[in-house]
Amino acid sequence: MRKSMSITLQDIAEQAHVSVTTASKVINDKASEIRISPKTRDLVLTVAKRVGYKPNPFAQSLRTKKSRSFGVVVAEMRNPYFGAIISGIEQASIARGYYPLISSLENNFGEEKACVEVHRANRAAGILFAGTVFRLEEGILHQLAEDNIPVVFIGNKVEALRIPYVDVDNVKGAFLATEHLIKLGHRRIGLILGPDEIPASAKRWKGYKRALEEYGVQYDKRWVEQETQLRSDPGSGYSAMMRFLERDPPTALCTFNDQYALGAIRAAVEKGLTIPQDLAVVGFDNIAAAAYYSPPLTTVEQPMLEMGKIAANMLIDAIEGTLKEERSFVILEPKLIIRKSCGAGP
Amino acid sequence: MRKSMSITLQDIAEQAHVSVTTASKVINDKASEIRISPKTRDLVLTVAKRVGYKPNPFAQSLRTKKSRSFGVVVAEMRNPYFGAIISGIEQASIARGYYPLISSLENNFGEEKACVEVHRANRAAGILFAGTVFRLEEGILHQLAEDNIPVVFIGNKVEALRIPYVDVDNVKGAFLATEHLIKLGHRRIGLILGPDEIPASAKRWKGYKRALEEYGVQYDKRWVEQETQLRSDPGSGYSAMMRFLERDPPTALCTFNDQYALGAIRAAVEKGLTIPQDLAVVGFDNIAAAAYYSPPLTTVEQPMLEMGKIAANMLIDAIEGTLKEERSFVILEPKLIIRKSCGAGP
DNA sequence: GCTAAAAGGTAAAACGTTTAACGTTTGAGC
DNA sequence: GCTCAAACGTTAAACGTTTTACCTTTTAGC
Repeated sequence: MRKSMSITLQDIAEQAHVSVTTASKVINDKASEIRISPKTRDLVLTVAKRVGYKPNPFAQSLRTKKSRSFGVVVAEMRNPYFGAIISGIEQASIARGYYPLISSLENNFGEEKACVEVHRANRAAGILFAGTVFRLEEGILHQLAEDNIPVVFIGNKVEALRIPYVDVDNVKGAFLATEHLIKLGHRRIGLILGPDEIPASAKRWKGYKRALEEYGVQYDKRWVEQETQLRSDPGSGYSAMMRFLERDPPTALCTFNDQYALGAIRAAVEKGLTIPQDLAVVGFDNIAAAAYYSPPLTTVEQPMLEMGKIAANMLIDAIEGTLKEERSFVILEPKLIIRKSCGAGP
Repeated sequence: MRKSMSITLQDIAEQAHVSVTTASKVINDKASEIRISPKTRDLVLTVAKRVGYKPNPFAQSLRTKKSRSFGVVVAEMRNPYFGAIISGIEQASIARGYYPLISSLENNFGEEKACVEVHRANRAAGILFAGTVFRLEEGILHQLAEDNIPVVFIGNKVEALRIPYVDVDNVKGAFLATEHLIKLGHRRIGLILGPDEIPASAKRWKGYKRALEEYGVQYDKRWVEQETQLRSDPGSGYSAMMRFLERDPPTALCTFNDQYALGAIRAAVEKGLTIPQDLAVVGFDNIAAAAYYSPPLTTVEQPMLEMGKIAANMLIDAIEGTLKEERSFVILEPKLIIRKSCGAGP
């Protein structure tokens, strides 16, 4: 008597009085060259349903040498930005019968290699990187390419190699934020950037400068503060803002993300400033909490869930060998969400 | 010529001039009944290292009928509370050679069944539930028990069944928060609870009542607001607080979690109240952002990373059949973190 | 020197699939 | 009535491990 053992093709075959091969063919519905009569087909399917057959993924993967899992390497799980992205990845991949193995660096950048090792040991069919920093670019990525393991980046295009990515238009996002502040009359607009290692920093800077230029506002490096720490929490925004406050503070501020904005606001309030009267603030990302900050945060929305879904679909396409070059580089539109923190919102 | 195919025991065996069996034995280091000479042992290990052997987990699982992955079902990925827990789970399980398959309900409670189905199809060796709600308790959990798939709960003990769990002491946490507010002189202390389906709600309520009683403060049901929506975002705190404000608002407030607190603070500020002068607020969880709220949030800390690690270790022990009854029910200590939002902090 | 057991190792089967190669039956064409 | 395909299936091997059962060579005991 089989006790809580799983049902196999063998069981189906016996009960339907056909061979295991036939059962396999029916289950996999090789519609192309099938050569199975409708009668046996139905029979097998009925039996399969009745006994609740679930293919054994280990046997499948062993035999076909194809894995249905892929790795996801993310910078920091606690960050709602990555949470939303992972959520998108998960939804899209489950829908296609894949499952993501998620590993987080927790900001120990440099651990990428170890993470990738784990994924490789688990026979991940591909790897998705979100918010990671590739100092070791050559090494790891090259090796993956060589071994035919596709890679997709989220929010972090690697310029050197032609690796598929999905990102938001960072230049435009920063442009929108800056433009908005300029239109509200600000001329002394601060910019708090993330560390250099994050490619988005340079792009946001570019968008900021472009807006100033377009509206004839003088660019001045002293209005730009950059965080050097890689971790992306409110503390970064806080300390950067403090540096501004010790000098000659701006009247408006673009921050690298909503968490930075929270920290920056905190610093400003501590020094007796009022938001938005003394300092208008714009964030980036539009995480769920942003609408409830005091005051509610004006911010540039990134479609994080969407990015996760697109990236997962791209990676799976790549794994299955159907990813087309022209669909490999996706840039999504950011959107300015106006709330009270800039002085203009409802 | 093998092109980017993985190294197998066969390869090692050939190069070391031993049989596959021997290679396998050495690699798995069956120290007990091994019967392999140190010489061959070293030889095999050397070869294995040289060729970079990585066992094929599919073959291993197929043969041993043991899976090294387990499912994690979480209520909401975007929530930093769950993010931290997942992070803990991941660290602990990677360390023990297991990998978690994470799936999120995104607050579609009732989807538990579908999630569990996916995990079962992937042959998860166990399942970890965090923040999920078991209306369907009987069905799913029973089935899992029957099929010998261990389950562990995080932050959500199911009273009916003796299922291992790890949780923070919710009664004590709420007690600490309430006590703190009482000691600061408050008598009209509001309580915003999560929905009934979340067991923590009832426990926090109990701790709140216990503190009032102990300090001789009259308990009054009108100071208790409960959210009915399951999603746990700032909006819940916001609307609950609004209901207080339309009546006769309390002078102090205990909230269900830090996100609720953010929403509640927003609502109060919108109505012209100042925190903490007009309303002292205490949160729960101590997520990273809480220290940067305006004002910084006094809150009850939960050791989320720790909870994730402990739960993962418990589940893995259960999978391996070594989980002892006396280590199956873990309650961790909460800790009051005093900041400015209650009027007492630094 | 003989036997028994220990030591060191191997062959082969099994796990549940997929797939290449091969049978058998049926029916059509003439 | 024969031949040839097509139609419908099947057999058996393979994927990379682990494990059971077995085999050979030492070594120990006397």
